Amino acid sequence: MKFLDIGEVAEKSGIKPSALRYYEEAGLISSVSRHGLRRQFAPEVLLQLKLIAMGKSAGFSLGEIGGMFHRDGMPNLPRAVIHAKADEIDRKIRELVALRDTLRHVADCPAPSHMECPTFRRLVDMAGKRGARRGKWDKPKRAT
Amino acid sequence: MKFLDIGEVAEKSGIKPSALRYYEEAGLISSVSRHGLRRQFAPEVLLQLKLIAMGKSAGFSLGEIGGMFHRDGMPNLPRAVIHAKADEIDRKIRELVALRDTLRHVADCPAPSHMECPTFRRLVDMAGKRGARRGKWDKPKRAT
DNA sequence: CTGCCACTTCAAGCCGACTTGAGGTCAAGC
DNA sequence: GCTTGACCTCAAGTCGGCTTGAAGTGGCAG
Repeated sequence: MKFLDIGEVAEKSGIKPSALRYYEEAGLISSVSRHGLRRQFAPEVLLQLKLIAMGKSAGFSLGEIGGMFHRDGMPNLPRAVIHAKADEIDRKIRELVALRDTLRHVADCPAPSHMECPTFRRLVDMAGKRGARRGKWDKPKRAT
Repeated sequence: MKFLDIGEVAEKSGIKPSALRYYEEAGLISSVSRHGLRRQFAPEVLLQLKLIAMGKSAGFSLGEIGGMFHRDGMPNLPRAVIHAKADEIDRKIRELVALRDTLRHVADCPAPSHMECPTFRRLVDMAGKRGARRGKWDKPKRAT
């Protein structure tokens, strides 16, 4: 079986060796063995690193990402917890959509004061529903 | 006109006064005047803070957020730049969707090794198109 | 006029996420 | 068998994003 040296992983993933060691120490990834001193990584680690990059870009901390995908790449967490994470991401998606639409709106709407523009306010309000912890606002849809 | 004390802004926004001062220093918000020493904020600042919170949650740095919404809450940037930001957010949304679907998949798919599951790999690949800033990793050197 | 107390500034401290540097190891090529 | 160089460890440094603490200010109630 062909394993990867940390340098190869770095090259293929775009993540520096120092960061990879840091991730390993943090329990996000793990090397499968050693060749002398050198860590050997299974090729799957590249997939895990992509997942980690996605989580980071989404604004999750390494701790949170570690909570989603355990060191072997897969969550051994209860399904309910995973679904809760997925729901959290759904909320972020809604925020991002609102943010994107807000940006596009202000780029195109020539109103002097956007703060008074109802379209603008509605956009900003969109993501606010349930944005705080434990919202009391009843959201009729929790589909998917 | 009714202005807000920093304490009121903190209470209504859920952001600590120290952070609000920090944001002001960073040019993300601005107080409209002083009452004695005390900063007075226009109520609009609450909307701006929501925007800032959205950006933060989306994984943008304060600097990037400042680049989207200038200190008066509105971008004075060229439309093209704003649209570029919106496109960047679109990319993040796609990543988040893939991440969410991946999580939901691994929560429900009882396969022993997800790394071999084609559904899983496809999901992970979805967002991967040009995810990193400096993408040196998409050189097809040698497969595994 | 006197306190009170929420505010102020400024400097230092803290945490997360790495990076950097010094000094050490070891397998492979000459 | 010696050199090379990619790896190793561990400690310290850096940067962003705040928080904390000390020392000061000033509007307002009593």
